[in-house]
Amino acid sequence: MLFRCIDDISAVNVLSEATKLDLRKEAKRVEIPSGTIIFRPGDKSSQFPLVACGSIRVQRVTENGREIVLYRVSANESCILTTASLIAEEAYSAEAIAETDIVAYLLSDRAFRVLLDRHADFRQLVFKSYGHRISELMSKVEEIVCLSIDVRLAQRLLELADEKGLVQSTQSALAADLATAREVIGRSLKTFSQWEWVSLSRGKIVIINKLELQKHVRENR
Amino acid sequence: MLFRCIDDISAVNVLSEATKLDLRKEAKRVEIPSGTIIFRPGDKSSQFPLVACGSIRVQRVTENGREIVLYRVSANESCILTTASLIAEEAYSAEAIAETDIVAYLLSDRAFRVLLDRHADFRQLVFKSYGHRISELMSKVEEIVCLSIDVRLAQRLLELADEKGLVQSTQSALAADLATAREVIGRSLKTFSQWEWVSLSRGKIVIINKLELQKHVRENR
DNA sequence: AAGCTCTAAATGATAAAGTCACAGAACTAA
DNA sequence: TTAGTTCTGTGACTTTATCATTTAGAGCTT
Repeated sequence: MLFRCIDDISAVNVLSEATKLDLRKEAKRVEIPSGTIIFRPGDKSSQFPLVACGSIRVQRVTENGREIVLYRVSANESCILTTASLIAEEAYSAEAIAETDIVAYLLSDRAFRVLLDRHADFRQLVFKSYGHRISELMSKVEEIVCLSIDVRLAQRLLELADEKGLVQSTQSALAADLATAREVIGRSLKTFSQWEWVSLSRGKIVIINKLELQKHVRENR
Repeated sequence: MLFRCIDDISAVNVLSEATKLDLRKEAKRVEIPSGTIIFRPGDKSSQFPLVACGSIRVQRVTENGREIVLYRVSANESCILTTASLIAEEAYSAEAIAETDIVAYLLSDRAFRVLLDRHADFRQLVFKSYGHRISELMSKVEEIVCLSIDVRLAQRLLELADEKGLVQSTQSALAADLATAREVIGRSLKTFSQWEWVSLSRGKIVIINKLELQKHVRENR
């Protein structure tokens, strides 16, 4: 997929012609290289982003330097925090980093408001995005509180693995994802590797017994 | 404050005359007694509530019966989850309980959509409410992960106390608030009471050294 | 007032998770 | 090759969470 036009975003494609017309006129296509810091705590938003492809990580960094991933913005999604900031005219309280190369479409503050005023289907899109995020955050709270880390880790590994079972991630990154400490992830991975569910090396984990991992998640959720 | 009219909600009072006119026409005043279950997981929303006074607790109950308070809807606020459900037409994943007697104004599904379509200031109100909730949920995640329970407990006690330092709450309720176990709260309260920061009895806690509690929060946040 | 019932609170024993400090291993670039 | 950086491993210890029971308080009944 090349994403030459905003219509290539499937969430946009289903909108009415009138909305698409305005979007095409107003949205600016941008490419953001992996690793770019998109916003920092305290920044004020002035653009509304709609992601065509790639993934943006939104996280909080605590005073003692610990990172906690709050959510990710992927293809077809808009960044709720930016939106919230745009509308409520408040500053961000989190930071966003491009996890992969990104193709996104930006609307200016003004254009965003105009579209919101004019098109019910566009409003619906934005509201849905909000609702989705809220229920995601609520699930996050519940998972942190209720599930043991080994179950959450197994879950996350299964999500991240490609067809061959390869997970390209460091233990620190997994720890930030699951809002825990690196050492905890390290120890949990060690027991998984002792049970021969995974094999470990620097910067990657390979799942060698997917079935057992899945079973572990099922039985302890 | 008697709340005879929707204009008595200060968040509504600042809206334009045109918006208020529609609100007055469409909104239905309801009184909900304390303890009422307003919605359960799986319910579908069909009304948009705006709270004039009182407090609604929105929580998740896990399979093993543990309660986790996600947020509260108080005076001047609308319930984001209801809104999300209304717009995205998804079912609730949490439950809501009236913590006090409530006066609220309800808009039907249809009226809510009409107001959203017609009035930019009403949209702004709803969006702001969303943004507020999201940043609250993000803070919740951060607090659960980063702060020790004694600091979080001290914080919460200070929030709940009346002028005389009285906190009317059970240990279980505090535990649900802080997303932890009742025993943990009990033990933490016990050390507070040994340090003579609080005095304990069934169903209530009295703060007897507010300054030290505040200091504890400040120094360990 | 004594007995009963319900819910709240206390507590001891363990297990799980998080913190701290440091060491070694694997990549990277000069 | 070497120096610097990032990632990983681990031991010792503290804090939280869980489980099983017990104790205490408050309201009701007779």
